[in-house]
Order: sequence, then C-alpha cells, then structure tokens
Amino acid sequence: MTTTRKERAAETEAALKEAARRVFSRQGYLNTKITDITAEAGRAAGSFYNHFASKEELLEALLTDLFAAADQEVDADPRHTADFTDRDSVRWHVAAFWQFYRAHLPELVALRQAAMVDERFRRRLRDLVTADRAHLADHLAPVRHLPGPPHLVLSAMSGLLDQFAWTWLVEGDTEHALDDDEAVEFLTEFLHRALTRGG
Amino acid sequence: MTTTRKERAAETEAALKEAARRVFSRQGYLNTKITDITAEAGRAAGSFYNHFASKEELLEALLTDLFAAADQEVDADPRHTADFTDRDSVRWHVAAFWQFYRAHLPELVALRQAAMVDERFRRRLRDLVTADRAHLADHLAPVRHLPGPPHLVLSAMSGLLDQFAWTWLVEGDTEHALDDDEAVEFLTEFLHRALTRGG
DNA sequence: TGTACATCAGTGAACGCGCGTTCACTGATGTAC
DNA sequence: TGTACATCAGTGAACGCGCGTTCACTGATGTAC
Repeated sequence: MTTTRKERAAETEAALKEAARRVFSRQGYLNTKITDITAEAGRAAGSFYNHFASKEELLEALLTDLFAAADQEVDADPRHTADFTDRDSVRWHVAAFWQFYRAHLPELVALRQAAMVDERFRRRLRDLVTADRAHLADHLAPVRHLPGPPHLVLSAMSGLLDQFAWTWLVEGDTEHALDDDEAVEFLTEFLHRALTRGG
Repeated sequence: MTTTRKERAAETEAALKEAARRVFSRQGYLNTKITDITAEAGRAAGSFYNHFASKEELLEALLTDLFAAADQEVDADPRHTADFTDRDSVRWHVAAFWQFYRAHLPELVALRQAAMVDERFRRRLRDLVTADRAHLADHLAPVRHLPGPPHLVLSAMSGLLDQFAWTWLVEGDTEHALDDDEAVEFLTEFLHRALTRGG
C-alpha cells in the first residue's frame, strides 16, 4: 500500500475539512481554534497551513462545495410545478429546503456565525439567500392576493424557514427533537395559508 | 457646579453603557473591544474595570434593563383582546414587538451575537423567547384550526418576527429602509392568515 | 472655618495570556544518472 | 535495478501579535479634629 505525495496531501486536506465540519457542528465556528481542527483530524498544528491560509480560507473551501450543492439541487428539480397556489408545490420546496439545511448543518452554522463578524461572509450569506429568493420569486407570480408586496413575502418566507430550521436543527436538544415529516408538513401548512389566504 | 464622588462614578458608568450601545449597534458586540467602548465614552481604558468586570458583565447590565423594559411593556397591556382570531389583537402584538425590537436594537444585536459564543447568553436569549411565547400562548387558545401543534405555531411566529425584524432593522441598509407601518401591516396580515386559515 | 490626612474615581503605560503562525527538522517519496 | 541527492508533506516547539487586565500614580472629594 504505497501512496504518492499528492494523494497523501489530498487525504490530509480532506481530513481537515471533515474534522472542521464535525467541530463546527459541535462547538460552532467562532469557538473553534485551528488546533481544535488539527487535533480532531489527528494532525499537527503546523500541517494546517500546508492547505489553508487561515480558518476563513477553510470555510471558503467548504462554502464552495456548499454553493455547488445548492445549484445542483435547484437543477435537480424533478416534476414540481412553479406555482405556490398548489399546496404540493409549496411542500416540495419546503422539503427540499429542510433536507438541504439538515445535510449542510456545519456549513450553515459556520456561515451564520462568520457573517456576524466578517463582512466577507455577510456578503456570502446574503448571496445565498438572494439566490434562494430569486428561485422562489417565480413561484409567487401566479398567486393572487398575496399578503403583501412580493419582496416582503419572500423575506418573510425565507426568514421563517431559516429561523425555524435553526431553532429545531441547530439549537434543538435531542430529547425534544422534531420529526422531519412533522416539520415539513407544518411549515407547508403555515406558509400555504399565509400565501393563499386559506384556499 | 460641584459633584460628589458617587455622582461622578454614576455618570461614568452611564456613559460607558451608552457608549457600548452605540458601538454595539455600529460594529456589533463580538467585534467590539473594551477600548472601543472606553474611547467612545471618552474615558481611559482602565476606567472600565471600576464599573464592570468584563464585557460580558456590561452586557448583563444592559440586559437587566432590557428584561425590565420587556416586563413593563407586557403589563402596559392597554385594552387589547387575548384572542388571535381577532385581527386587531394580532396587529397590536406585532406592533408592540416591532417597537420593542427597534427601541432595543443594540441589546438585541449584542444578545444574539453573544449567544452564538457563550452558553450563558444562549440561556438568556432562550429565556427571553420563552417568556414571549408564554405570553402569546394564551392568545392562541381561542383559535380553532391552527396550522399545527401550538408549540410549533409559537416557534414559527416568534421565529418569523425575530428574523424579519433582524433582516430589516439590523441588516437593512438605510436606502431600502422599510416603513414601520408597512412592516406591521404586512406581518399582521401574514400571521393572521397563517393562524386562522383566511377568516 | 481651617488644616492634615484618607479615600476614591480616573489615567494610561506596562504586563502577560491565548492563540495564530512560523520554521528548523524528520522521514519518506521523487528524480537523475 | 541501484545509488545519491532533491523535494515535499508533516511535525511540534517557539515566536510574537493583539488585546484584556493590572497597577502605580494623580488630582479631587471626603473626613477628623
């Protein structure tokens, strides 16, 4: 079992990324020291700088993967309608959001925290939210009698989804955990009512 | 114009608190150094420790005022009904929330940021949210056909209000500012629909 | 009311801790011949 | 295929910066007589 240098380096870089994800979801991004990550990955502190210039750069690398995944999921659009008067359409989007959030908890935790402190990640987060809203905007067009101006409706929708997911997926203790189906069903009903005035 | 020692000390302490509020709302809590606060207050760095043991203790002091104000506002309840089938009742609560958020932006910014990093403030924030929900819970009881289990409805309501206010009052740039009345009216319509299935 | 000493709020330079970052060193892989 | 040297990923102790915190000092208020 021989390994080339490149392979070895790639393994270490991957190990650092995976370790960072675990540590971020355990203690958050801001509370994580470089040495927490290297220790979790089982490497020496100095090794970190062979792969990343700083904790920020490591997060950037994780976010690149995240944004790629986000784009894919949107394209993976199977057969749902782009019309939120249709309750199933709302449900499909809520479910997609929920799964995405769950799958990428460490990055989303890190991004939210980093955005509190760093202008650069504030922009990154805003871009992510903006992209999400742009996608939803189409689905709103067919809806008559929205509860208010579209930009406010979009803001409320994404705000609700984001904060609700944060509350239950990040802060939520394991004992009072919330079932995925229950969460999706509830959010769907809540949003569908708000959008369509109880159709 | 002579001042006693106590007066002088009280003045400095008040100046530090006011300075902290200004600095927190300008650059956030986590990005604020002790010397940023003392500089803003026009005092020497060492002076800080005559009044507070740390930045955390200063925030605690601000939060004590905040919690007192929160209790007062609830008691100040004028003549609104405790029934969210009544649209005016929803509106009254939304308006109260919005005004509270606006009046205490620096503390709420600081608390949210501190909660990301410090278990103690995580509890503080949870207590504040819990108290708010407990108050709202009564108003939900008369409502037939809620969109889901009460604890989820409460979570969604406070999550939506919190995140929406954060987006527009904290992140919001001054150019795309949102009028208070428009915000309150929109949130009222959105929530009233979600709660009562378009009555 | 006046004098001598004590106490205290405030000052800002200096100290020191925590943690990010560097760097001389090791051992293994790659290259030249 | 074998030998000698070069290069590179990884190591961990040491360095140094930033910032929280301390402390000797100042000038003014309080107290004792």
